[in-house]
Amino acid sequence: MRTPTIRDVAKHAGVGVGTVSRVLNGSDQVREDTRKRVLEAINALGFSPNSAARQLSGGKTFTIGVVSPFFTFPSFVERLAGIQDVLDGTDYDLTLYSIRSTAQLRRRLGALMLQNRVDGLFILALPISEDETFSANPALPIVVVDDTVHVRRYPHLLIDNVRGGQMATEYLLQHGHTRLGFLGDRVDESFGFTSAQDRFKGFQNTLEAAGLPVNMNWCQFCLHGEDYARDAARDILIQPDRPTAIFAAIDTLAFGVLDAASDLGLRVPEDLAVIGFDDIQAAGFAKLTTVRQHLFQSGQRSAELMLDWLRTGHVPSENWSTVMPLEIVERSTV
Amino acid sequence: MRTPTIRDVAKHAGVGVGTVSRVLNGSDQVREDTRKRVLEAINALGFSPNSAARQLSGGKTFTIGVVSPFFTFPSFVERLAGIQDVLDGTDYDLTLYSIRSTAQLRRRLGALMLQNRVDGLFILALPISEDETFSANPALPIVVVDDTVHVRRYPHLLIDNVRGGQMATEYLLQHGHTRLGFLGDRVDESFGFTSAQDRFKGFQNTLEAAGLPVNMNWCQFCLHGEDYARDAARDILIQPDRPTAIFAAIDTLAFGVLDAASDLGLRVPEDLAVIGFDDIQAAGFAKLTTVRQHLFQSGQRSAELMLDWLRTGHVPSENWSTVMPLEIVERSTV
DNA sequence: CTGTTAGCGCGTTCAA
DNA sequence: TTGAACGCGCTAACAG
Repeated sequence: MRTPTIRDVAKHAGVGVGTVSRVLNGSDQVREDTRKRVLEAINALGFSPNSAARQLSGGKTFTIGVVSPFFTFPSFVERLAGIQDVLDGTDYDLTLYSIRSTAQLRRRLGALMLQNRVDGLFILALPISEDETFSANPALPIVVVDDTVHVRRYPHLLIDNVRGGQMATEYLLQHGHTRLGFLGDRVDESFGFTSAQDRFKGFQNTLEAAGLPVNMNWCQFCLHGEDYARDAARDILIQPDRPTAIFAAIDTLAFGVLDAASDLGLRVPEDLAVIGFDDIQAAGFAKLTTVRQHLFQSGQRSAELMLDWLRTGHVPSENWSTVMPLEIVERSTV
Repeated sequence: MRTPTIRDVAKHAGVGVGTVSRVLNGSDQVREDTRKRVLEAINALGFSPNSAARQLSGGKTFTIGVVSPFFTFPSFVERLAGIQDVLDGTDYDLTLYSIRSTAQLRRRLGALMLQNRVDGLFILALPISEDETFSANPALPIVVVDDTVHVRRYPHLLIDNVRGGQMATEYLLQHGHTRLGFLGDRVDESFGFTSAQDRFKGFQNTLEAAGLPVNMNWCQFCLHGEDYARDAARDILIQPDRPTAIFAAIDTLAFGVLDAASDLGLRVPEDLAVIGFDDIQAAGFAKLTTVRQHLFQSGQRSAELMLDWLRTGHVPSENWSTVMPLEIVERSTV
């Protein structure tokens, strides 16, 4: 037996399909007893409106997409959780689009903009060409999180990476360190991430402001991953003339630094201080001192922006460009 | 200007809509030059088929849902990544349904079974009533991962938790420990997780087989979360008569044990050995010795089962019930 | 090989 | 207040 359609319900209730539709969509233009009769028919038949048909005639899909690289990176997951958290209370489904290359990004976006698969899109930390997306479909709501390129047309949330780099560096200086190293990531360049670069800039600025030299032998940019970080950190630390503190631009890299320190028999923080960036959950496990960015909250905020846009039908003017706060979390590696 | 439809393309190319549909769907029943003409029209107009319409007429949604609790838990994320990894090469989208309570689970599944929003469903570690789902829609492909209830109607992947508990315990015994503690989780009971219980069973069995007593003062079941685990572990460890090793049934709990040990000035593994379960990525960071279950791979395998089902149209008979392997990962906490 | 036509299930007129 | 009819954009079946 086929799954029942609105027509079956209408027949069963002895009314027209229009009436059933009205009941379904909560119109008040239906007499109470008619409504009841329809509701009963719906129940009796176990009817549930077909989503595709609804989409087709209504023009809405009730799904929102998240376009994100490396969605398994803790920082992305935590943001995703924030998004999910607020969408959970709505009718919107969340669909994941994982991106591995800029070519894939372009293809994906191109298709998504036109196919009407989603009512809106979150774009996480990816270099979109907003002119392209906008001209492809100016009506599609997009919220950009952690923009790697400067975005003008879409509301977006971001952090001040340079400032974050400063904070970490200043914290190290305050703790008496003057010999500072840096470890950043060099993700598959194509994505053009600049966050590590910016944090490094903050690092440099602060040292210079303090009249300290930036020793490039103590600075490395490695591939993303704990093992790479461990090797890179090792290279820094085996030098006879080594730094007493390292700022790792990402928590996962900081773990690599901790590994290397342990490999070399260096005590943390006595022999080597380490500060990370992000404050992912694992940072708590490892008692890593780090710069916290509020990942979960940024997910929530961006979802609220999206819902606003979807509800009102026009892009939110408030919080157009939100800079999320940063703060030092003191644990035991500095 | 409206987004172009298949009809516009047909007109532009001077052919019928049927022909356009055929080239869209890669039928070989089209002369080469006609195909080329259509393709050109498609390009010229920037046409892309509307997904809802395609769903409605074709009866397929090209999206697969993942129904999962706590999707931010590392173990779920890693499995999800495995699923995503194989789906990425296909036309299927992945939609996330996060579940917080059994009531929500029932509602969600009820709707999902009927609304035709998805072509298939992964159900992760959730106690479904397969009679209900099956009678609601016997045709919907479902793959169950980590079933908490015994599943008969659907293909499923699981691990042998009792065996895993044995392995961990034996490993501890082999390393000379005879005073063993246990820490498991007691998740919001409603979900009826039994994995910690089963691992505990393995723990008990092994001790008994070795002629060792199970000291219940050394065994605790706490809420899920590092902080709870830390407190629980502390309670175990402050006893004058404390165990020399603890088996934590989940890696995240093991981190709590490590915290507690560190709080109490106990050296690991000299004063206290700790072994976890899962081998999530953070376990590497923390150098936690643990029982590895292949989370990513189990995601991949389940996705392959799903695709098989979707492609052939009938439930896969091979690997109907797959027991994933377990292994000890030796690091430095035992 | 290709054009035409009939649904797919629902929302939305437009009359009644 | 309600029923009937049309259209959303596409696929599939059927002629030609």
